[in-house]
Amino acid sequence: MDTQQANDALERLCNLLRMETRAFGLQYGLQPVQMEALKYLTQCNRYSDTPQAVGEYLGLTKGTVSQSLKTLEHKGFVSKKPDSQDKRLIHLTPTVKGINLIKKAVEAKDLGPALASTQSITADDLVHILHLLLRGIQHVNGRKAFGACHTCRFNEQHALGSVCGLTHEPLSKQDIQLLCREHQYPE
Amino acid sequence: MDTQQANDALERLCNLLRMETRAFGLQYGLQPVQMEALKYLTQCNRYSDTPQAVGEYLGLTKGTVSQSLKTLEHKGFVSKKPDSQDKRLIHLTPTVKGINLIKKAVEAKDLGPALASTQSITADDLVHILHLLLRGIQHVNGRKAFGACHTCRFNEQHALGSVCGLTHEPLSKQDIQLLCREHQYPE
DNA sequence: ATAAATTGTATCGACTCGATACCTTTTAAG
DNA sequence: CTTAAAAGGTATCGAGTCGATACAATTTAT
Repeated sequence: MDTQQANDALERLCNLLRMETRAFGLQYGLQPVQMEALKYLTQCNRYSDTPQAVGEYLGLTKGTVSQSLKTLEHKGFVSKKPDSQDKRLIHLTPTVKGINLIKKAVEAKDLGPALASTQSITADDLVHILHLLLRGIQHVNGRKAFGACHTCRFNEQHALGSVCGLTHEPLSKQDIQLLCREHQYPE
Repeated sequence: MDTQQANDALERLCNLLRMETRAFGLQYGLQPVQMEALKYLTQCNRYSDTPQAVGEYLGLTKGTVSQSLKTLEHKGFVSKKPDSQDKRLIHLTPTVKGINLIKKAVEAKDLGPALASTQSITADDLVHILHLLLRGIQHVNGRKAFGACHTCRFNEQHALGSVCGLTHEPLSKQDIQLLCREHQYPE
């Protein structure tokens, strides 16, 4: 079947994106992994901004991630704050410097021009198909989805707004757009 | 616009694929880069099986690639052969062991199950869209396309079969399915 | 109250990667 | 035809990644 062609194209796409990420990060002395960790930290919610969660997101062990985070902190892209309840936890917050860097990176990698030159395919089409594929792959390989709360089966719609069914905490409109390590799609 | 959502989804997809590649390669003591280089060598044509071409494909310098190829050779996945005309060139050929490994890897990463669970999208749809996107990206960032000869503007259809307009050599039916470092899409 | 699990860090060894230098061979220039 | 420049490969160095292991601190389960 043609699933192999699809896989080949996807791999090539990944190689190209990784080249761009590497080239961009090199200008600021950051490795691809560090760029990806920083990007994640700008997108995740308050339950998912720990070293452990970063490791799960990137598929790396906590020990490995710990080092990359140390250099990210040392270079001033991320700051660490201990959790008020659980003294084992460390919350990672991108600094202004870190947020600006990711903004630049996102602009530099904008797919707009590439999509414009294809004409027949819109960004919405692509997003729809990629999300389907993403969900399919995660369903098959059993890894955590890291989706946003508004697509999570634990997200409950109450009169006053959204509430997380796991923590029973209210979620703001911004919250439900963020990635969560406990995310699960509905059945 | 939603091009950013598309980019995010694509990045997540890349992270997941890289995790799988890493986990698979780990079983055989191979790094992700080595897996990718070996995969490429099973797909490229006789003009594109050199260390330099591997470097261009993966976006790495020749010095970097040289080391990865050395370990691939040392572990028996690749064999080196000097070129008969140009004494500077080295041709890289995957061994039987190497070919079998890539076969296993391709089977392990088959998108079939993931696509089956999505229902509404077929492999053909996906291939079509990914190829459009691939071409768009390569057009924008100016990197080499590494497409197959049958989509190349240098490929000429003669009475007896295909001929490469650059080398003026005849190309078999197998040849025109392989990736070439000189590939260029038609205007 | 004690054991087990969880979170994060530190260290070690193998490997990646860019940069630089170097060698050989081919090609271009004169 | 000679010489300079360009191209392909390799070797080496330093910074960084990554898995594995060990360890400390805290939380949870028993």
